[in-house]
Amino acid sequence: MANPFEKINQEQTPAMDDLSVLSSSYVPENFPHREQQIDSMVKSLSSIMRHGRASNLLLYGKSGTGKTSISRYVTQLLQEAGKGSIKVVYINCQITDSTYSILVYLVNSLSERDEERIPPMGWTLDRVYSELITRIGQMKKYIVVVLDEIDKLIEKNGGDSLYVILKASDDGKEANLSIIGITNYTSFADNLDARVRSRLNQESIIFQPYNATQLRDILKDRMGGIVSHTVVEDSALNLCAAIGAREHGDARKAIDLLRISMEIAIREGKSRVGEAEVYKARDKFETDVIKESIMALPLHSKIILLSVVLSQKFANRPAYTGEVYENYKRICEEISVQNLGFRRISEILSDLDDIGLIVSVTKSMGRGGRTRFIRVPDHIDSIEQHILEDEQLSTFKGVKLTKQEKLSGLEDESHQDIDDIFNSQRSD
DNA sequence: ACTCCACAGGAAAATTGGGGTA
DNA sequence: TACCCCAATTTTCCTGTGGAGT
Repeated sequence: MANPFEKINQEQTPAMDDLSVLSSSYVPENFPHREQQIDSMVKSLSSIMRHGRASNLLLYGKSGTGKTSISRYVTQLLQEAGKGSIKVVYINCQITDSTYSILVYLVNSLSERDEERIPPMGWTLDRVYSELITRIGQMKKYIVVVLDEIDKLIEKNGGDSLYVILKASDDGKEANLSIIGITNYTSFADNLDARVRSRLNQESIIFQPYNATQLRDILKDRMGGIVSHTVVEDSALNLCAAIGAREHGDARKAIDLLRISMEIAIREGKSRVGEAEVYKARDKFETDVIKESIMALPLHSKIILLSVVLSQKFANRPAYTGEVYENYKRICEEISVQNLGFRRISEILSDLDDIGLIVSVTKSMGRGGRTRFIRVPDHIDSIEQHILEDEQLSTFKGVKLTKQEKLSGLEDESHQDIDDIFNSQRSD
């Protein structure tokens, strides 16, 4: 029996396409329209090579403006030039987002051997901290810590983490550590504690959004590295650039679109990528983003989202918190899961709103009370599908739903004005 | 002006669970 | 094994609030 994977492999071989240059993890060699930023970074970091201490750097710019790629690129060059005397530690603060986890991560990055690694939990913060100081002292290298999405740290615990890390850079015996912070928000430094700000914000570099022309240059540059039999029409390339430019000058989006368009063309056996493929790619992109964010959700968030979907469908209007909670409890009962309290549900609904999976508006109906009206903006059915793909929800067959028939002050038919509120919200 | 609904959201207590230590 | 420490997650308790009804 032929291996079905082999078959797929053979089917694709004639194309001989290698699109890895367009993948999100690829760090290119050329950064069109970013010469100035690279130059500033190199200048700032070059004092390390003269055995001095580099100033801490802050990189500002919207997503997809090259901050992460360029800092990876520059620090890699630095590491090579340092010939083993420089250690670069890259931390994504969205994932590693507490003082504790960052310190543990740092300590483990400075471990040469596995047995030196410390457990991700259990130690006291003090113990991890002094361990870090010891390691910094022992390490005869200059350490550069890149904190990507550094704003997430402030969001969570108001800058304490940053203070601790900065303190570690001073407490380390030779103080041979500097920090590169990366953030999406220009106002990031304003919210900082003064003692943290002065030390962190020693030098800042701004990454302006790319415009459509610049994005086109970037795409062309990347295309140069592609071995492909697929021809990308200029109009398609321009469209990718234009969509990226509309999204606050997002190069990542433009590149992703180009890659997906090419993948679509290849799969459909076409030799040219035109505007139609780009539009298809944009749709796929959107649904993929939704799917991924749903799959990453914890169980109870999924159940709540399911409850929102079902409540909304059942009542044929946006659902409100009380209803969602009632139906959520029923779903939990159905699948034999202990339900969470009301307060927590309220919080999870806010989270879902932040992610963008639901849209909610708080509205007061006078005596009818004040509540959030919640709606799943798009693709309701596919969202429901994705939720039900969860293993723990596989036993879910459906439940008897409830809806509040008459919310005092709100007739069932008068949800028209609520729709209006949603519509005006979305145009913000 | 005052009431009162049905929540929102802050603060603090309680629970959970990994990991260390005696 | 029993027990302590700690961080993270949830619950409990609470005060606050927009605006229709009175």
